[in-house]
Amino acid sequence: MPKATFYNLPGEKRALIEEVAIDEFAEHGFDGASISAMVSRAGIAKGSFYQYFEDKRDLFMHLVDLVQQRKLAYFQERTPPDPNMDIFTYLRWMFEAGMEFSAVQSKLNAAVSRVLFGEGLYQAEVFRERREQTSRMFAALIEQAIARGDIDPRVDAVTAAFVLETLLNTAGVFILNEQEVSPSGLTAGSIEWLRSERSQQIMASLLHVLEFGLRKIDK
Amino acid sequence: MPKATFYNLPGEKRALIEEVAIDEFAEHGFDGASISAMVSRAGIAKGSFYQYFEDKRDLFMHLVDLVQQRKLAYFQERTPPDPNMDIFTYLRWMFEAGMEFSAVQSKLNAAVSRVLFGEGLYQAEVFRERREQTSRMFAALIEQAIARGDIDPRVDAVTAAFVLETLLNTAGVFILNEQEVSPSGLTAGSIEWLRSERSQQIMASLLHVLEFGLRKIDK
Amino acid sequence: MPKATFYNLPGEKRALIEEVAIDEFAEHGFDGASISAMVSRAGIAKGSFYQYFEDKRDLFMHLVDLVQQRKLAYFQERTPPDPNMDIFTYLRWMFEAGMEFSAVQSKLNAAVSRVLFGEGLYQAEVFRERREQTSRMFAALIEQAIARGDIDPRVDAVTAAFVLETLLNTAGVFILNEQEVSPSGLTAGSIEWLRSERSQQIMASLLHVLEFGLRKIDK
Amino acid sequence: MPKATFYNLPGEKRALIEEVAIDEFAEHGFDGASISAMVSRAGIAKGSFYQYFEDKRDLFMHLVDLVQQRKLAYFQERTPPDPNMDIFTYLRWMFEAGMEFSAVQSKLNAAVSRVLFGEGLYQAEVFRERREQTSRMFAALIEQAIARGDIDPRVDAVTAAFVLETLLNTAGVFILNEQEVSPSGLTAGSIEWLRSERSQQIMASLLHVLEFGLRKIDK
DNA sequence: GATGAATGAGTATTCATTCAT
DNA sequence: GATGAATGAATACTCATTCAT
Repeated sequence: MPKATFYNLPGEKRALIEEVAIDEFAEHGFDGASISAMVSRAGIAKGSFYQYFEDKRDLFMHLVDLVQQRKLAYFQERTPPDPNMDIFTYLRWMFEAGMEFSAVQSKLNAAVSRVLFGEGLYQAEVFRERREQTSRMFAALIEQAIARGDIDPRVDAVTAAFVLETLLNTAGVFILNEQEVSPSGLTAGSIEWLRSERSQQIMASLLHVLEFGLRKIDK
Repeated sequence: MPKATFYNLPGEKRALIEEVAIDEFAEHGFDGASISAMVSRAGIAKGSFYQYFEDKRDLFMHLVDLVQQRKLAYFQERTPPDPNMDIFTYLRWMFEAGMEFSAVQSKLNAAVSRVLFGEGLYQAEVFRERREQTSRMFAALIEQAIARGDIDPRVDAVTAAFVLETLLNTAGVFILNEQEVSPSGLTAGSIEWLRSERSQQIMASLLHVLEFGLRKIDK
Repeated sequence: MPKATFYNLPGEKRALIEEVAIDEFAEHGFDGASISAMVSRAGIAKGSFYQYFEDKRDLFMHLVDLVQQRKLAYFQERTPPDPNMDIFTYLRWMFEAGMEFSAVQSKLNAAVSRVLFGEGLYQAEVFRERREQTSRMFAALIEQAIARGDIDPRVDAVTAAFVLETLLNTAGVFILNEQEVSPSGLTAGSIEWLRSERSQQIMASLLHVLEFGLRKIDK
Repeated sequence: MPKATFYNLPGEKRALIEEVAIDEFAEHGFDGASISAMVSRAGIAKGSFYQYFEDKRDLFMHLVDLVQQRKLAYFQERTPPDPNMDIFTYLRWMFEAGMEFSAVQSKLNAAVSRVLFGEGLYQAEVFRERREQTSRMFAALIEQAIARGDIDPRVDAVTAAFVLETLLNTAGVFILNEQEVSPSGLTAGSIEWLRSERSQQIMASLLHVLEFGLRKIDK
């Protein structure tokens, strides 16, 4: 967790440091990210960095918090779904919001995901707890839907939660990658693409599979 | 591609070097992996490393090849499925083989996946093609199953292929992680765990979701 | 150009670093010069080197500047020649000052010349301009002397400038080498030797050849 | 001196090795030249190199011998000057031959000069003897010319020899550099340039200065 | 609280040379 | 006589972190 000095900084400066860190981690991963590069790009002294953060990991963990906060804020500022709605309607709402967040905050998302999945998935340690927290949240969602009669009671809640989490986490990159990429990358126009017909078709298909599976049902 | 020198090495030495490299990449990722650490653990001279490999990337690419070869071998040595079988029976066979491979070769798997998925740096360049090749393979599988009448023709083939690939890739780690881990990691006894009741339940649930979805169907 | 950090160093430390660098480049040339050797001899940390200089080339360029500054200072602190003097008197003054500079700053001179002349690698790029600047200066001197009637108008100014520059550049080493060298090199007593009769004779002969050529003129 | 094994090599292979070495030393100097690069370009085994030569220096010294031999051969295959000719006529002949040699064998010349002047002039050691040998040859030439009454007896023979040697050695590069260089360097067309009017004018001016000096003589 | 110089272990890679085959 | 694998010290340069000002 960043030190008090960091939070005492003028908001503008704090934002600049965060932005620079996002770029660096997104581009070079955790090990590859250079503190020297960050301080020089942010225009702060090398020593100041250690007055704001314990070390590199501390800064990174702050980005993890950031992504969580912003994602939450993003979800909350959308018209909240009817609490009595069907779980699949809720999932659609969630997928859509998640995709948009991935598109809008793609750098921050990349910075965190890249490390959490790449360097964390197998190595667990610190990030394990945070991941398990998310998993439990999904499991609770599933169990609730089973109780409500939306979801087939024969499916294992933990497994279903895993499927949900995994697809939600990767779908953003998948959909974005389906876009015809310009050589400069896909930063621009992602939101437009997300609202395109093909994009909507993918999302619908994804949710359909989740709801009804792949099996063709004979009438 | 490793140099001829490497292939001329006595099998034992070659295996040692590979093993050491697998450990190093699995633990530290691509950027974090240290050649110095590897040569010292393998007991070879620093200079010798460069007699065997062009550079770090060359060694890593060799591991990518290794995982591919071994996975293929692993699949081929199992009793091949009946070519006329239902796609879902085939998928079960595939998931089981994939899980076992992940369990048996967990370090190698981790070493490669973590870089390929996490440190996307190379993904764009060299690895992209390899990934797209796999994706096309899955898409073809789906289309075939649609043609046979196994899969609902309304699902988008590309999207379904993505779901398949993603779950196949991550399920191994998921199942392994569900095991109560010893502090030393999950290297030992993974196969036994995989054959445990809980493990089989997870796999069955996963395939059930894939086949019928989450939705409870009222009779 | 060295970084500000270098110029902020206490003069003593700065001088030590320069001295060590001069020795290293003089002895091993540009490619052969070892940064490790320099920092260890100067008693500074390897990392500090890069706090002072951009890289090896940056340090070397600083030595080039040094030689230029010191040579200029050396010339300026001598009683300046009468501006109306004959070009040949002026040349004698210049040769003498040049020889003395070579003797006093022989190591620095060697360090820079050896790279500039020998390892033409950089000559083409950065150093070329510096050299051409000197050549133009000599050509202007010649043209002026032609205009004044001192120099035979039939001689090509560019060619004459080349002869002047070349001899001025090499005469120092030549004269110093004519001294009976002690095994330890010629650092000590060079100035005394320069004032010796033999040394003066060589210099006089050199200037005579420049002025009247080798040809014996029959009366 | 190369070992017997080198001289036992088929002439073609020997020539290839020499050619590759010339390129390497010309391009990278002595310290910068890489034996690995040379053997790989020449297509011989690393070990074979050490069966042909003692070490890097040994190979380089062979190039020094080569340049000497070829220069000698070059001079000898030209119509030899009348033994009774005036020294200045002789010098013209010598300059012309020297320039042509520099142009034709520019790579070999560069390879050797670069090291001998750059790394050798100040460091002396091995090359010293070879240089002194040349100097003595020039001194003898001068003394002979003084005896014949061609050269002014007041000039110091050693000094005059130095002037001669220096100008002869550097004039080649000077003249070649006066050519408008193409970006690819001046390898092509050097001989044509050498026969151009401007080139001849430079050479004539150089010899004029050597013979009559710079001083304008009033009639 | 801010600074930025100092540090030395760390990096990937290349080197000339040896020597067993 | 030819080979090319083995070696380990060498290279220039970067790193995260400390600490005196």
